[in-house]
Amino acid sequence: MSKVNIKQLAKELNLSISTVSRALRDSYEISADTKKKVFALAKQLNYQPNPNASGLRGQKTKTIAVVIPEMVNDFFSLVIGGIEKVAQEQGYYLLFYFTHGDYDLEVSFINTLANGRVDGVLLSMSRENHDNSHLLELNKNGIPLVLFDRVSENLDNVKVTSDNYDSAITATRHLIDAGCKKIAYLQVHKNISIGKIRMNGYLEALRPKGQTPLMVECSNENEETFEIIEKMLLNEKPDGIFASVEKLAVICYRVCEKINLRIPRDIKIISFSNLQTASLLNPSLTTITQPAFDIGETAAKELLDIIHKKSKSASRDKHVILKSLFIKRKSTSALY
Amino acid sequence: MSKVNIKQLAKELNLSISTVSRALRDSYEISADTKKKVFALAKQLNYQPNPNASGLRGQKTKTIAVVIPEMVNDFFSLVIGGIEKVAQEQGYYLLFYFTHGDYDLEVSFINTLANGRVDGVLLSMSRENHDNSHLLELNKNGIPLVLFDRVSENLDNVKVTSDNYDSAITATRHLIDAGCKKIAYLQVHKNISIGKIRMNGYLEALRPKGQTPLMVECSNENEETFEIIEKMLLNEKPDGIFASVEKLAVICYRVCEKINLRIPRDIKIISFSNLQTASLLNPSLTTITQPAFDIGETAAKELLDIIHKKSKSASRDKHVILKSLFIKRKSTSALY
DNA sequence: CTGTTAGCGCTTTCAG
DNA sequence: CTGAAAGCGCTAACAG
Repeated sequence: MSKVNIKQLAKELNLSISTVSRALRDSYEISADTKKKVFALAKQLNYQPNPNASGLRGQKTKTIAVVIPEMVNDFFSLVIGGIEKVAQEQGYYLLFYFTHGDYDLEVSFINTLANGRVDGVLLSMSRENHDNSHLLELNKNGIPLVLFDRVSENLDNVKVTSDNYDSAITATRHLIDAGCKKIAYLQVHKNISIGKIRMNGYLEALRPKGQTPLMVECSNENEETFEIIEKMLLNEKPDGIFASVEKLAVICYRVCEKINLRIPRDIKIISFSNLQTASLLNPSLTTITQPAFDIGETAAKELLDIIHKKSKSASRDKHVILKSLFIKRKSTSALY
Repeated sequence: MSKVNIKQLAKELNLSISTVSRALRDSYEISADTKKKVFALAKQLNYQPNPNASGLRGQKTKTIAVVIPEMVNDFFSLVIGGIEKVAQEQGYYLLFYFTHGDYDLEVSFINTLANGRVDGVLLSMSRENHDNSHLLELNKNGIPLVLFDRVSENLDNVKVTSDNYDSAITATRHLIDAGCKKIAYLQVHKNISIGKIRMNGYLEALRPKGQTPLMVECSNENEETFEIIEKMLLNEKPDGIFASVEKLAVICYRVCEKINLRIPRDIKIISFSNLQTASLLNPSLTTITQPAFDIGETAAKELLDIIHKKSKSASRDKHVILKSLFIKRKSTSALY
């Protein structure tokens, strides 16, 4: 147990504690000579300031909380990559909280954060447009909050998302332009707002063409979803599929395989996707890919801007929308 | 700015600070009545103890550091899932550090942790069997450390890995038993110990059969790897492939597609794999899957055991080896 | 340029 | 059963 603190440095150097403290912070009122000596000893003894002490004293922890539904998820791991890049650059630590989509857990995490554990919070909501009082409380406590991906428009905070509505329109039009006359929309979680926004894009693109929408509500269980899709394909015989999440596209692909529908000849599929899992499949699959890394990077930058008071109160309520990528694959081999 | 602290609670209740503190910690020397009043007000005002203050005072932060090479990686996200489960259960916070495989960054992170920021550290090394003095320093400072996945045998710490050697033997024997006469081993990073251990398993399985090993060193660049494998398949004409990481199997599969090798008829492929990305591919692909979640869970439990002093010094140097799963897929449709 | 001192919020002796 | 007071390590007035 050899933790070294300022006091020991001071004693060893015959200086006062405050002089050492100032020297370490490179204060202008300390002589170059003293600084050099202090730095040398600090390095030699591997002095590390106690973060609890400075946090307690200065109300700054150089830590931000990242609250997300889950980790085992391509989208969120990419987002974290972006967050981490910014954090690293600016010397911030990252404290992670996983809500598993549990609203109560989110509330309890956020409450926990109300008292100086972190300098700011990045949050992807577990449940949108529900009771947001825990977040209002956070705002009241002066802890900056930036929302990303799963956001609520009711909150006066910075929000970062991708262009779900526009890209759903693009995706649907792509199928229409490719000659599809009957396009099915595969969805899960129809109650989360991203799902709704994407669905609205799909509906909007369909309307002027006079096509009747074909909404397919899938399940969380792969087997069940497999059956739902199989039944739908056999009964409705759509010639286009728009999958709102990648997993549905993958399952749909398997169903096509089973009932001998050739992609893209008999049926065309387009899908939202994060990593290119779906693109590993055999037929060419066109995907709408969210700029996950960018979302993380942007959200983190916005948060740190607020923390550093670079942005005035005026810009605390804004919605940054990042463009998705439309990736059309001719052949999967093109991957390499 | 309405952060509420013990002092305010005390004033409001006409009690002393210490009484409130004790009540909150449910001390036996406080009357039930007082406790009730304190709890009620604390809840009403959403009192959250300041973690810096208690950390500073009690030398306990209820936080553990997780230091890993990267996040955008199926294996590590699964590991984190396991870590998080245990942390959640025991009320611990998780501070994440990503080294990107950069040894110097690892050193600087670890040094940073030497001073009371966390109660313990979980680490997957960025570089094994190199200079471990930063880790020894951590041990000296009394901060518990548990290594997982990428570990160094030279350190007297708890280590958690999967059975890379044994499962590489199993995998290779599987190909041999399936009639393969010439088995190629695809690898990257031949200098990291896991790669070496797996390779040794491959060599060991081959030896008694008198087969000559065929080592193929791949690249970090997919395109380059594609060409290396293509050339190798054409020149050497192996009838079995053992891919030491999943990505190589996927690329190999693409090469086979290009040069019209049918799997598993013309050539059999087995691969280490974490998520079942490879299994989304068309032919049946047999995989060796690491128990990633278990690794995280086990490592976290071991760490918390040490933190809670449940385990005596005797057990501080042990190596827990978890069994991998051998998954033989007949058909990918079996997924659903 | 350097030292003295107060205090961040909490826990924990020690004293009633 | 409750209160007073010290101190965890650090920073920032204030004072020279």
